Amino acid sequence: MAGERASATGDPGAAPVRRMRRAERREQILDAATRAFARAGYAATGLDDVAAEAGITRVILYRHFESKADMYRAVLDRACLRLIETVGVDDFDENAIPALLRAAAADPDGFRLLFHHAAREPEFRELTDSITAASRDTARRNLAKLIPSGPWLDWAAELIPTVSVEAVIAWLDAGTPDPATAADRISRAIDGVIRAARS
Amino acid sequence: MAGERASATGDPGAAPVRRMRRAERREQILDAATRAFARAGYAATGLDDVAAEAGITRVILYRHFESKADMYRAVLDRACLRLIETVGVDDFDENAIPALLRAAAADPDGFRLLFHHAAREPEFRELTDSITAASRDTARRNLAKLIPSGPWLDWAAELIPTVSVEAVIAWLDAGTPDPATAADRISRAIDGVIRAARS
DNA sequence: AGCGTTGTTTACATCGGGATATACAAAGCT
DNA sequence: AGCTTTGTATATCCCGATGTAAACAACGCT
Repeated sequence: MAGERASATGDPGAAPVRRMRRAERREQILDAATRAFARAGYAATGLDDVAAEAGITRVILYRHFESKADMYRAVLDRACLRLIETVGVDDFDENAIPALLRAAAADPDGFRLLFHHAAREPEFRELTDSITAASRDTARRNLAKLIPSGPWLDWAAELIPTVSVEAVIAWLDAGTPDPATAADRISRAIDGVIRAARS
Repeated sequence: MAGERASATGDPGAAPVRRMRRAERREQILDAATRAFARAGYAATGLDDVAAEAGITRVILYRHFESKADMYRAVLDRACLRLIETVGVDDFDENAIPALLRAAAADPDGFRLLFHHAAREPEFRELTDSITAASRDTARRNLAKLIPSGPWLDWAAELIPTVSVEAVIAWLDAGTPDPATAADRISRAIDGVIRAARS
């Protein structure tokens, strides 16, 4: 199946077979791996799945990555990097949500992978912890003006980043309709949660 | 570690070692398995983890369950059952949230397992699909009066059950403070999301 | 007291997937 | 043309986890 693209049979009249340079192939593998891992997470995804998704053999993967874990880290690192360079770490202002939407639209599989899988994989949580901890702390800092410290502040500080992310994912699931409208609605939804959080 | 409770050495002065009857042990295994699986999901949790959590040997597990998958299904089935018999399937009224809180407090690990792991495991999604689909449809039915059908209705119908669940889990994380207050806040948070969903 | 149940320990069979090595074929630059 | 790069195919090692088997020990009901 993977072999029929660049077959070793040398059948004439085949497609040009444009091969990739190393860096290019690496990126393509990372794309494919992101898609593959986004379906079922690290443990439940085999290297064969990744190879098939990339349209190459499993052996090639090892010419670019030391191991499965190494590859997964590379996938996660790239997804984190992309996210952070689109959305600042400490943003809680009015353009945070539009930025989040842009990031999710630019790399939907990476977005889902980070928040729906990596965040629940103890072995790799360190990679997403920086993001989640930062957003939780930012939320807490802003909420501290409105809510007395205690369990309900904890609750709100934990819930609001989660709701933001889930709202964005629901937006992806709904087919990414008009981003401006989405940003408006999500912002107001979060306002609603904040208002509810003040007793 | 497991052996020192009911040691085969027969050392005198040991604890009474109260053995369990079959059904009782099965429930205890299910409890332990729920805790173990709730940490990292199906694939990343070994039978040794489950056995250690239950304080028994791995061999005993096979006297109660055919296989790992069989055991996991039993765990998920029980968690689903408990959830459904505490929270009706089609509830969207004012006592739905209190019921959800009661269910989560009664079986926090099962609750987390269902919504944070099982829901993302393709092989077992069928078991949670009935719940998620039902709650999404219920939400959609109620929202249809307020929102014209289209992507934004889809968005809201998907988001609201998610927010409800995540709000409950955040409440668990915050140490389950006053359930009545929690119910009130969560209800108002959801109202906020609904209000935001009507353009 | 005796027998079935519950449990332990040890050893082993099995299997899938990760990881490695080698040989070979075609692409494509120089 | 020739060498390097990129890719395929195949074979194999290795390890951890699932799953099985057998012998033995103690609880607890009758």
